[in-house]
Amino acid sequence: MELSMEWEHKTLISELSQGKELAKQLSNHLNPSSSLEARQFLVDKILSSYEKALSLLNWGALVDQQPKPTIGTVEPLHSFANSSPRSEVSDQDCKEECNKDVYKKRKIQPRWTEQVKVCSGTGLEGPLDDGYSWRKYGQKDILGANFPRGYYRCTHRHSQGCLATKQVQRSDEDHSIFEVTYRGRHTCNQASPSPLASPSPKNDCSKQSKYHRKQQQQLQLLREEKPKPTEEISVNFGSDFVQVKSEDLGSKDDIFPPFSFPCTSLGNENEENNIFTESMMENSFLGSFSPAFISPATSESNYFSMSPCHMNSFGIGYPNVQTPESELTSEIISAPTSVTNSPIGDFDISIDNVDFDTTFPFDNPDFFA
DNA sequence: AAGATTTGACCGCG
DNA sequence: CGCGGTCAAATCTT
Repeated sequence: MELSMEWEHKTLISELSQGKELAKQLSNHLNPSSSLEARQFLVDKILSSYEKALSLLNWGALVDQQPKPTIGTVEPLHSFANSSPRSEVSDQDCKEECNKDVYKKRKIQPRWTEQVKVCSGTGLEGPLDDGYSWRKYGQKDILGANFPRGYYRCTHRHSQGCLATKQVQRSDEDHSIFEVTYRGRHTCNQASPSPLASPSPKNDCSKQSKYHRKQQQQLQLLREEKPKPTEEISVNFGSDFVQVKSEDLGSKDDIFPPFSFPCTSLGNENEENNIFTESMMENSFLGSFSPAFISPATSESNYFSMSPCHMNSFGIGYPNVQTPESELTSEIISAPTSVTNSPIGDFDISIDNVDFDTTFPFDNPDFFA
């Protein structure tokens, strides 16, 4: 708790300092020769920093408030002091109080589900990588479900107070579908280097064998536990694309619009290369980015088709806000497998939620491809 | 040794 | 009281 406060304080200072620094940079870009892109980027970064700082300051007070229903605003959803129902608290009274807060908070935290369908020719399927590093903290058999549900929280929960969690459960109906429920948004700065800076996505896709092994193990667990389905899950579609069915648990207006990414790197490399790669989207950039794709126009069933290489990031996205009490309307979003749907158009909408590095390679063709 | 996962136990909500 | 969510000790992995 004290550590959390300390971290909060440091983060606050860091964000404010960053804002100041960025403002300086922006002033240097006020000359006509500077690109609009660069200026816009700096503005967004500054806004992001200040919003983050403000949210830190408001954290405690805002626990009972509804999330703000706008894209691109930082939601003050978490309180470090209450990061866990039971741990990190020694005093019993405080324990109980904190527990209540936790549940309150749990209610107001944004929550959204994605149904991730993995159709891999390799037999390796899984929605387990979305670009953030998760740490499993539990697994539970769910009543009526054939497969256990895995509980994950952000690896940086303790180090950075990031309270994002997710639940992963294999669908009963279609075993190739994983329902991933995200809760809370990432407030952490992912420590790992941004893959976006990498010159070639191929590298990103191919250097993840270790990671994939790990993921495979996790999948194995989710898939094996309840042996009821004797049918093998290996839905082998012989293709490398992945469909993502997205479900927004909250506002019906906030549906992921169709979009797709190309994957230029998968090819027929060995099977370990054929599932999600962390590196592609490791940075929180695209993670927070995906909500930007939200299109109010999309209300019917849709499918995302995206390459395994890119789809990791998909889940991290932060769907515009939703009230916790709102009904879940499962809406499936679809998109043709075309690679022409560039997200760039919506880019600026959510950028202020993003923690990407100022060195983000805007000129990297791989990113906007 | 540090970090991640597993898994039985615990707890609050409905 | 059952269920879902979380904790935390034990265990495994790197």
